[in-house]
Amino acid sequence: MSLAHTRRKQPELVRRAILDCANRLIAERGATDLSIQAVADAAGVSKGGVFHHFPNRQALILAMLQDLLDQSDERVEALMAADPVAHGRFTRAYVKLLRMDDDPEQIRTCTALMQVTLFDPDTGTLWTNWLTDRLARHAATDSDPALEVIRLAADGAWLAARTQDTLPDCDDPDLLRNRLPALIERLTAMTYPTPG
Amino acid sequence: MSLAHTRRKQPELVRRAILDCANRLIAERGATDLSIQAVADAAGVSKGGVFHHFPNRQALILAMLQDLLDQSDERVEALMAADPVAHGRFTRAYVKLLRMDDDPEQIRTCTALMQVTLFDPDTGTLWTNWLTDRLARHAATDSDPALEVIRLAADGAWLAARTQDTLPDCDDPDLLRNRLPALIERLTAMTYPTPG
DNA sequence: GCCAAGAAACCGACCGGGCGGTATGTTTTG
DNA sequence: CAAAACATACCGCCCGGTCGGTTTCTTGGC
Repeated sequence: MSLAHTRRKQPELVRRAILDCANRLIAERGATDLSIQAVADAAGVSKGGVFHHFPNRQALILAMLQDLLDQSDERVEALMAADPVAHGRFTRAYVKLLRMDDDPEQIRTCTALMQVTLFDPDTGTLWTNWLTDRLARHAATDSDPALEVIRLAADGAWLAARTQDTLPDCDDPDLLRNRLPALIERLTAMTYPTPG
Repeated sequence: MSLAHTRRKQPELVRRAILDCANRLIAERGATDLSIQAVADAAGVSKGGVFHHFPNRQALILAMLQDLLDQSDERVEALMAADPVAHGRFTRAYVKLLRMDDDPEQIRTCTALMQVTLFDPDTGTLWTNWLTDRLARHAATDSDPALEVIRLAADGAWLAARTQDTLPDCDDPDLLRNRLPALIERLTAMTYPTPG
């Protein structure tokens, strides 16, 4: 706003609004149901306006995923910087990452993007490359096969929890969704070389 | 066929053909893209014919999932019956289950159904109930928290492998997809009380 | 054994609507 | 005044679902 006098309209603000609204929408009904018209309505622009910022539907979705990966990167970097122990440093950050700042909307958005990834090579490539790059970067501290099992367990816990939170509210304490914080603690503890 | 003389036409055969074709179709492009017309064409019936056997699209998808769960049940029962060790018996069967008889089509079908489960309470309930029922049934042998981590790791491995096999063919031996058999061995070995 | 009758199985045309995408016009901005 | 930033109207397509008709089978009375 303060710098807006030297810019065009606020195209980048509109672009952000589109992305944010699209994120909200796919968090509710999944990414495969996302329609451009719905995004346009939610963002207060016309359908043509959306297509002005994103050449097609696929580009919009890829942009959303890229956003998510960038945010994840920041989170991981911050978590790793605050971790004094070398061994398993990245794995611990990765495990903690699945809490997504406990923001339900961000969690569902991530779920929605995973939904399209399961059958779309483009998003799949983006996602896979992100992880393999980081694994290669932190090979010195996180290449232990036991750590891989822990990361996979984190993925599995995430998947199970996400499957469960579509269910009608049930507060069964045995339900994995409700045990997730404890499970994160358990997995984190398993990453240390000589666990206490 | 032998008993067919006392039955109507072959409605149950048509029903099976519809289910099989639908399974093939969702294995290719995902369950969210499934159209009734495509199913009808593939099964050699009309659209009305499909709607005669299934009241709506959702019912068809639920029937496919129920089919998958029934098959999984048989597999698990067989695997458990052949396992002499009590502790972790169900968990071992569960881990082996994710190979899906190494049938790529069945694997993709399962992936497609998971895709809808992420945002649909009906299928989510079906899936969750299946697992919780079996966990309750085998609580005596498989309630160890360490075994839960293993099952979750199996889920995570499955998810990762599924994400990767949309990728254009790459035979990178580091890719989890190509290490899945070894990983299954590793997880299986971890289920025994005093691992060798 | 036969035949009417009714139910089940299935076909095919149709409907309203929403979809992704385009093409063109209008406003805003540098 | 040119180009960017939008709005508006429109196109063709396909979707899930409905409905009435036609064929095929089962049943039951005689």
